[in-house]
Amino acid sequence: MITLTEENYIKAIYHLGKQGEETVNTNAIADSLKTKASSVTDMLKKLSEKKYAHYIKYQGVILTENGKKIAISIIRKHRLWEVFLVEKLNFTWDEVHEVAEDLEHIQSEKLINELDAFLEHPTHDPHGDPIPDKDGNFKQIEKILLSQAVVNNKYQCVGVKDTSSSFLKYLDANKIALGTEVTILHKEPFDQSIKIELNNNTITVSQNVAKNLFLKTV
Amino acid sequence: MITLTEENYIKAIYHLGKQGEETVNTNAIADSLKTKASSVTDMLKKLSEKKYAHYIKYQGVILTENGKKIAISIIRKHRLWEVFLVEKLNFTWDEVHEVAEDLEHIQSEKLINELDAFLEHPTHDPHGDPIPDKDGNFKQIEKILLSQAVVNNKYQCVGVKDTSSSFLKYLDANKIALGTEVTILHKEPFDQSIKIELNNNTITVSQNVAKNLFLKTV
DNA sequence: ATATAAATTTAGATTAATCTAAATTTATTG
DNA sequence: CAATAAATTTAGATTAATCTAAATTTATAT
Ligand SMILES: [Mn+2]
Ligand SMILES: [Mn+2]
Ligand SMILES: [Mn+2]
Ligand SMILES: [Mn+2]
Repeated sequence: MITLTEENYIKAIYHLGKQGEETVNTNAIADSLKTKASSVTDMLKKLSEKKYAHYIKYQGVILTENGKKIAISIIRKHRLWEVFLVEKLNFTWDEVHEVAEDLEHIQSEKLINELDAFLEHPTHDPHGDPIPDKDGNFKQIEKILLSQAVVNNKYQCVGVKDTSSSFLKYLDANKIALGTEVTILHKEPFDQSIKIELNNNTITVSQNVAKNLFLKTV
Repeated sequence: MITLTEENYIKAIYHLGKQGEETVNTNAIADSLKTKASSVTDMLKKLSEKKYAHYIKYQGVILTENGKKIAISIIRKHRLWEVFLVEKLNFTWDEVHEVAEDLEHIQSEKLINELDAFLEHPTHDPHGDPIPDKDGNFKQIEKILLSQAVVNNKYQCVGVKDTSSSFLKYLDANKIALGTEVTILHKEPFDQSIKIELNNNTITVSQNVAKNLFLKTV
């Protein structure tokens, strides 16, 4: 039996280690889960014991194949619930995260597969992140950060890196949504701010914004 | 902060004590939650401490007004999720209970009220039990057990007392669903079995069945 | 290469929930 | 109404998850 806490650690290790590819440090996990390094050490021993991860003292941790599968299944649930909340229950994209954080731990194969069908097998969640299918398969669409975009080129918004409520509300206020098309007008060398055109309007966004908005070429 | 375990105890006390009206014994709770009496005693002290219940050593426990409110809110969530699973996700009425047992603990006012609206404010769950509204109000429809029905009278099935999978599957197999009309043909004094007519068919059901099927006069 | 800093682990407690076995209280019954 | 039975509580452990403070290991920087 896997506990809710173990699931949260596994998911954190997966995300911090670039989809489970890289080794992750104790402190990184502690920061991410808002817990203490000593608590993390205890849990890493347990995850290792249970064969969810390979852990070497002082060297870091990486998920096993099984651990990766579990992580992907939790992420699938998290993102499907987010779609449900936005599409069916009138949640905004900045409201879904906390609730999905709990819903992702509900254990029922049938529940999640029926939810997937009910939502008509969505491929991306409200933040543009891909949703793994029943077998754990998914592909990242190729995307770049606005900060890496080229002047005069045209792009489409396809995702956010920061999913904090404040950033998402900023985007809402500036009418930047997934699917919105943007043209790069000017990149200011002084402060890395970027002038863009969208919805027949011209706005300037800070470097901070530019580093958290994903685009694809169109 | 209320824990999942506290919520399960509060719900059990509510149900065992006729909607929180009567005092409940330690052993009854232990049986209902499949735990030991000594564990129950510990939790009753805690619930009392937290003002969710009045507990007197050796005398039993009863919910406070606040405890009752919490119980009703959990039951509301449980039943709304059951409706969702059956109406939207193709669950059968014998499959919903365990999942709802977990979903009922998800904490989000918005989630449950939007779910309620999405389901168009259902008044009863798949087993015929009433769903409390946002303010905790609900009314039991007047219903009797099939075992108390009168020969020659006509009734409509409106609920089940036993919600076990085996009983619900028995009802399915015999085409007895909520809404089905039944006429009482004969009550056998020897074994309390009852001959009934439904769907233009005549069947005989055992006392055990008769004591777990709710009817209303039509 | 040695000292200092940073990261990590260990030691020892704490809290929630559970259990078994023993002690106590309440109920039943001859 | 005593004595036996049943119900309940207490005592003492255990497991999961967490914490603080101390010890240890690894990294960095003269
Ligand atoms: Mn979570
Ligand atoms: Mn998301
Ligand atoms: Mn429950
Ligand atoms: Mn029900």
